[in-house]
Amino acid sequence: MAEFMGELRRTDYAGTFRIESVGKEVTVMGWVQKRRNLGSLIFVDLRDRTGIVQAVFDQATTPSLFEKAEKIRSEYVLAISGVIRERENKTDKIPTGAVEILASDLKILAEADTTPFEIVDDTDVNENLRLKYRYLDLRRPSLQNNLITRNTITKVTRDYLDELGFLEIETPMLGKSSPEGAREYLVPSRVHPACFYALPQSPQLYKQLLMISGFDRYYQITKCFRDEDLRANRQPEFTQIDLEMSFVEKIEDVIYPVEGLVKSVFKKTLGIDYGDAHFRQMPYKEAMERYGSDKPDTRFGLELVNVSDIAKECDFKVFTDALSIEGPIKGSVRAINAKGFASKLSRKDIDALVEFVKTLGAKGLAWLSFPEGGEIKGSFLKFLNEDNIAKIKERMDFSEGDVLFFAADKDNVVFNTLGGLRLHLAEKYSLIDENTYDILWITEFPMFDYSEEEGRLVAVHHPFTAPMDEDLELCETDPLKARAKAYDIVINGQEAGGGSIRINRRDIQEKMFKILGFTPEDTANKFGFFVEAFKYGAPPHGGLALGLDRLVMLITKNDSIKDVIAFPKVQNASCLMTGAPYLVDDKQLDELHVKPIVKE
RNA sequence: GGCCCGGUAGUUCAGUUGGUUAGAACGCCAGCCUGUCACGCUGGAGGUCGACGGUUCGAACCCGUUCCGGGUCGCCA
Repeated sequence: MAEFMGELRRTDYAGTFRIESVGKEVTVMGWVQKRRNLGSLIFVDLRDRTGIVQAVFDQATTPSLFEKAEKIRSEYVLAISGVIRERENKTDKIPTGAVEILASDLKILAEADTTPFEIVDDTDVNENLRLKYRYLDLRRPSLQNNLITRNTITKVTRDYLDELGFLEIETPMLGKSSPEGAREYLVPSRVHPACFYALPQSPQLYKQLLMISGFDRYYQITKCFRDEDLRANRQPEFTQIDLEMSFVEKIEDVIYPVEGLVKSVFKKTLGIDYGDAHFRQMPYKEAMERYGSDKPDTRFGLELVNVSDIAKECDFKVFTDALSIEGPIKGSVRAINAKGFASKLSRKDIDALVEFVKTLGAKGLAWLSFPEGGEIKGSFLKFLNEDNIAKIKERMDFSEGDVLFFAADKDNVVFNTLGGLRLHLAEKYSLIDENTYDILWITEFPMFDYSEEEGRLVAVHHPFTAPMDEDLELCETDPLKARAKAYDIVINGQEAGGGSIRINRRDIQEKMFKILGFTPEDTANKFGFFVEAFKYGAPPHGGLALGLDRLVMLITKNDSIKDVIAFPKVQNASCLMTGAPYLVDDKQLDELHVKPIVKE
C-alpha cells in the first residue's frame, strides 16, 4: 500500500551527489529506474529529472526496511532517506557513480503497474505507443533534457529581449479569420450564430497594431495554429518567438538585434560563441541559383550551375522544349556535378534518383557519368556533339569520376528538382558534418509570385511587406522582378524564422493592394480595421518570428519536432494520448449552432 | 488528395513451396543468491498474428477491402 510522505521532505535531487557529498544525511524522492535484489542486499536506482542515484537496503543491518524494499518494483514512486557513502564498487556510467545512499528510511509514495514499455533512454519502442503514453515517454532523460533546453531558450530569449527594452504583450487567440495564407482553425461562436473565430496563424496584425499604439518594441512567445498537413518539422499548433520593432527602416535594424538573440541562445545552450561578426546574408536569387532553395543547406557543395546556353545548342528535345517555355516563369536547364560519384552510383542507383526526382515534380533527370579511366556515358549522350561536351566539361568542371545531373523545365521546377536532389544525395551519402551549425540570412525575396491556380499575382510574404526602396517602381512596371525588405534566418537548411520591414505609408500600401488585384471593397472587407489604423499615424516598423520548436530541434539535434514538444500531435493532427479531436454531444453542437453530421 | 513504408506475446523482432501445440530476446511473476549496476541461476505465465471478407482440406503467410501509424509531394501569405 502506498504511504504518505509524513515528515519526510526532499533535501536533494538524485543526480546531484558526488564524492564530496559523502557523509551527508539526505532524502530523495523519485521513480524506480531499476531494482536489483541480491538476496539479502537490494540496490534501487532512483530517478528524478536530474539523474539517478543508487540506494542500498541491507538485510543484516535494517531487516524490516529490507522487507519493505523487497516489494519495490520499477516506476514505483519512493522517498528514500539515508546517508551518502562511498561505493565499494564505483562506476563511471552515471555521474553519481562514486557514491550511494545507505537507506535508513523508505516510503512507498505510489505503486505502479508494469509500464507498457521500459523507460530507457535509448529506446526503439514504436512511436505510436510512446505517444499514447506520452507522460511515460516524457520520463526518459533525453526528452526531459529537450524540454529543459527549451526552457533555457525561452528564458534566454526573455532576458535578452527585456534587456533591449522589448515588452512582452499577449494578443488574442480568438480572432477574426483572415482570408489569405494558411488554412485556419475555426471556433464557432455560441452567441453569434453562423459566426466563427479563427485561431491565429500568427499575431501579425496585432503586433503591427501595437506598433501603431506606440509600444515600440514588442515580443511574445506564443502559440500559432495552421490547419495544414503535418511534417517531421511541422505541427498544427506550434510556438513562435514573435517580435516587432518601431522606427526601423533597413533590414539590418531588425536583423542585427535578432542575430544577438540567436547568438545568445547558442552561447547559453551549446556554449558556441559566434563573436561579433554578423551572420552572412545571401540574396534569394543567389540562394535559388546556387542551391535551388530559399532555405539552402550550405554545409556541403553540389551547387547548381546554369547551362541553358549550352543546352540550347544541343539537339536534345527535352532541353530545347524547356528553353522555349513562355510565360511568367521561364524555362532553364541547370545541372549539378556529383564530384567523385561515378564509382558510388551504379546504373540502378541513378535510375532510383531519376524516380526520386519525379516525386519532386520533375518529368525526368538527364545524366552524364564519367567513370575513372572510362568513356563518358549517359542518358542523352547521342544528342551531344564534341563541342557540346567540351563546353559542358568546362562549365561544370566535369572530369573523370564525376556524375552530372541535368534538370530542364520551368525555373521553379528545375530549382525544386536539383535542390531536392542535392539534399537527397547529401543525406544518402553522408556529405554533411552534423556537428556544425550553418546560419545565414536569405534576403531580397521577391515581392510577388505568380499563382497559376488563381491566375494573378500573390504576395510572397504578406501584403504589408515593404518593397526595397530601389524596386518601388518595379512593383508596377515589372512586379515579378521587384524585391521585398523581407528576410528569413536559415539554420542548417531549415527555415528558423522570417520577417520583413512593413509598409507604413498609405500611398505605397494602396499601390500594393492594387497590384495584388484587391479592389477598395476587397481591402475593406479583408483588412478593414487594419488598414484604417494606418490612417492615424503608423510609425515605420518591422519584425520577425522565430520558430521556437525548430530552434529547439536544431539545438538539441532532433530530427522530429515531436521530440521537443511536451504533448505533440501526429500526422493527421490527432493526439494519440487524449484522442483529440473527438465527437461532442449534440447538445454542445446545438448551442454552437453547428449541425451534427447525419450518418447514412 | 497522390506516392512509398509499416502493423506477429507487455516491448523489439524472427517466422517459405500454405501443413502438428506460432518462436527468441528483453520485460513480467515465483524461488534461490551480500556488492550489483544489462546482476546471476532455476522455473513459470503471457498471442483474436491490426480488422473484415475471399481462395484452400488447411492461411501469420496468397488475393481483396478496410482501419491505424510513419515519411513525402500537393499544401504551409
